Amino acid sequence: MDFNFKEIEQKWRERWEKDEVYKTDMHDFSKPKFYALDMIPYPSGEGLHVGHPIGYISNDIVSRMKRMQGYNVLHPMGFDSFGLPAEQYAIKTGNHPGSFTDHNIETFTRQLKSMGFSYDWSKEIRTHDPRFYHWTQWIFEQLYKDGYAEHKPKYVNWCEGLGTVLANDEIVDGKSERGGFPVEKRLMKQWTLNIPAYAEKLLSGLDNIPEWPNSTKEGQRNWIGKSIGAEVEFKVENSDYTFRVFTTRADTLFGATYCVLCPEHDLVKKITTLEQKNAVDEYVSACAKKTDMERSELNDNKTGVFIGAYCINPVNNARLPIWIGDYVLMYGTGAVMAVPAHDQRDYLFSKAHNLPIIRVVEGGDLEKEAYTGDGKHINSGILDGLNNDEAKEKIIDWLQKRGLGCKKVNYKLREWLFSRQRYWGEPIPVVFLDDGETVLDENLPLILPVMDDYKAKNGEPPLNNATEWKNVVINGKHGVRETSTMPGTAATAWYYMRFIDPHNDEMLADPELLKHWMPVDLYIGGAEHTVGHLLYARFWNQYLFDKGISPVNEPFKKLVHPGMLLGENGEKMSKSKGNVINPDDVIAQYGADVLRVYEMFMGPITEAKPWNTQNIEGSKRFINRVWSIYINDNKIQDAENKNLEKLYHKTVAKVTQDYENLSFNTAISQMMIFINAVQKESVFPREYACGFIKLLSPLAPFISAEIWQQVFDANSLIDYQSWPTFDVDLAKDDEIEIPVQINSKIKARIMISVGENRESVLNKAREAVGINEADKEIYIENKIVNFIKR
RNA sequence: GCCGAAGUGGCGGAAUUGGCAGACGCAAGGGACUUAAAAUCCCUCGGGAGCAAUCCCGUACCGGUUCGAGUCCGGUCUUCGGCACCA
Repeated sequence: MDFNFKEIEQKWRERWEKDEVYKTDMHDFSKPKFYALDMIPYPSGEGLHVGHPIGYISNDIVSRMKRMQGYNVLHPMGFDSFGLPAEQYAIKTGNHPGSFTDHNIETFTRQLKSMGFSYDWSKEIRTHDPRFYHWTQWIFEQLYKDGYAEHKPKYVNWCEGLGTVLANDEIVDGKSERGGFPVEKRLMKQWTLNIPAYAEKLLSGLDNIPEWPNSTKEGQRNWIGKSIGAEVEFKVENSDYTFRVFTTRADTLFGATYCVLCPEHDLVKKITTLEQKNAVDEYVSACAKKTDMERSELNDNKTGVFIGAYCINPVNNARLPIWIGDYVLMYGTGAVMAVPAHDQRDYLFSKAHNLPIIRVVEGGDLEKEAYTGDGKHINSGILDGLNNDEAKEKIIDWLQKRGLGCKKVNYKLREWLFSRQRYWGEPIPVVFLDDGETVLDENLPLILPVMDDYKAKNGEPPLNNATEWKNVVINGKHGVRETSTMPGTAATAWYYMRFIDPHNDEMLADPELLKHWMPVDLYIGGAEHTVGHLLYARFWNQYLFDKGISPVNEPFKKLVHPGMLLGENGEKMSKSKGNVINPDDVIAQYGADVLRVYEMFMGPITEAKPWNTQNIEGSKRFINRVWSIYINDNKIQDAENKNLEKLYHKTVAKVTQDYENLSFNTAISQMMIFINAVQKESVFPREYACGFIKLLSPLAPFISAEIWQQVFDANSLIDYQSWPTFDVDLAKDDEIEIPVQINSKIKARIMISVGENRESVLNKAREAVGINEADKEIYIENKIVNFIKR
């Protein structure tokens, strides 16, 4: 007989909410703490899809187990509720984006509750709530006061389609991540945060978080992009101008045949000769119009223009022509020395523009390509005969002694572009006074004004139209507010601290509580945040740690990325492909417990895997089987059953360990094995029945709560029971069957027991395979040795 | 191109430190119950040979180490994810 899961689920949802079962007492320090955090979702209009819950279910299982193991667990949820779709909706409908957002949050909340997550909803965060963004603004002000926030002209990624600037991590293949609009370089005055000042700390900090995926740490290392090399100064011929180049191959200085500046380099205007001026101007303006997409498409076709001027190679006084080319980026010094013999880009450029190639390292075939490997140096004066590393050291030393260059470390990590020309974000609490002074508005929170029209006009941010809000008198002086807002990644760079003390209006969070609850013990969310959110969060935490506000230098102890859930056809789920599964439909048909079991049983959570509606049947059968064993069959008795003893202890051991390791598919497999075995028995000892339902409860909380009440104790909740224990010895076998192999072929099988001596095992083996084989050497694997010794 | 992860039946996937490959589940086939169906229960289920006990092959491909390799080493191919002119 099936059971009415709808009734049961509703009953327990109401009970959990009414009794505040999952509310965390933050001041209870008597128990060890466990902070389990999900990356909070953006409340989109579409609602949750079945991919979201994979991470949420995993974290919920761990949270529920930890509670039963005696931890004080913080398991909160919130919404990253500022963002573009709400703003676009507002423009279209004229409604306030807040109402759209609130409506979506309601849908998300209903969906999350329907899945039985044990969140402490009293600590919910909405990043668009002024009581929250008060402190986002406050952190910005601290950064400003400490000199980490600057307002200055910068070449930025301007997206005409969205009417705003974008950060590097918001651009995919030269187009905006949202909307797919083209992006171009523009010089604009923008707010930036000096994250490069933290490059070294963010890099070395990665060594202190062993429980992060390797791929994520590597991704951040590459994004930070540390390279060690040298800066070398070149004089411009017949002038007082000099420029510096950054190189990781100072050993090839004697092979430099020209230099290239990036088109935006300051010196270009100053040293271009009259004859070349037209060609240079044309090239520079053509580059400015190119989108990132167009620039990267050019890959092998290296364009450039000679600017007419020459510079002097400091090591041999060679006269080198100066070119500009857009393959040189505004990275490092924005200028490179070109060594076509030993750098492939320079090689291609020199071929395209007929520039000379001078070999200074032996090896490779310069007819085909540049040689970048190690080798003996030639044509290099004092470096002749040395290999790459020796030559680098010697030449840098030589340059340093003459003041012509020095050792230098460079990072690819750029400043964090912190302003967006959007309405639906945190206002930046800065006022530009009429007298030219820039001051902070310390009267926080600075509330985002309600407007009649959210459309941007004349390329200015929408807030520019909020005349009343914009014009202020501060310290008796008139000024105008900053009308850009903060990027979406601002709130999520620190929200994990706010969950610890979400209603505090005096400060970001109580230091005593932060000290007890930080860091996050288990953080689950998508791998797409590797170089965006996760790096910004580490940056703000590190900054706040240095200020004594955050008690830890790394905010997330263990990090797990759920794999992508693909559609039934193996493709990415998307509306346009029509393969999206709505969790509401699955819950209506099968119930939340079955959805949870199925999503966890599909495979390892970190792997991408396709949805398969047919496979849900297996999870449904398992849940039904559990129900009928506990409720319909009459086999739970205060009695013993030796047949189940070992399996029970094994199951407790394996499930506990697997939950801890987030290996839910194998935990479920073990529980299925146990339930299948129970089904074959006529007596299900009460002790085992009680223990098993506790194991099941983090995974399938509704049915477990109901069974607990009906079968074990109507007056208590399963959530308050302690986690089952197991007997280590009983969880192990006393007797196992092992194969006897000769030349790696299995010849016989024998049974061996714990405590059996080595000679007896050998005799059995000899006997089993026959006397002729007996004098051959017999290996006993360690596993067996350990087994009989036990 | 660089970095990272992975490749096991018809399918999703198991397999502590190298030690019985394919746990568990889905699908499929057969059977029981039923007037019938659903549900449930039982059996079979990597490929090949054989009446059979049994034997041979098999974890992307090629080679190596080892008594023994899905697992370790070297090379190749493929897929996915990230970065991409970073000097």
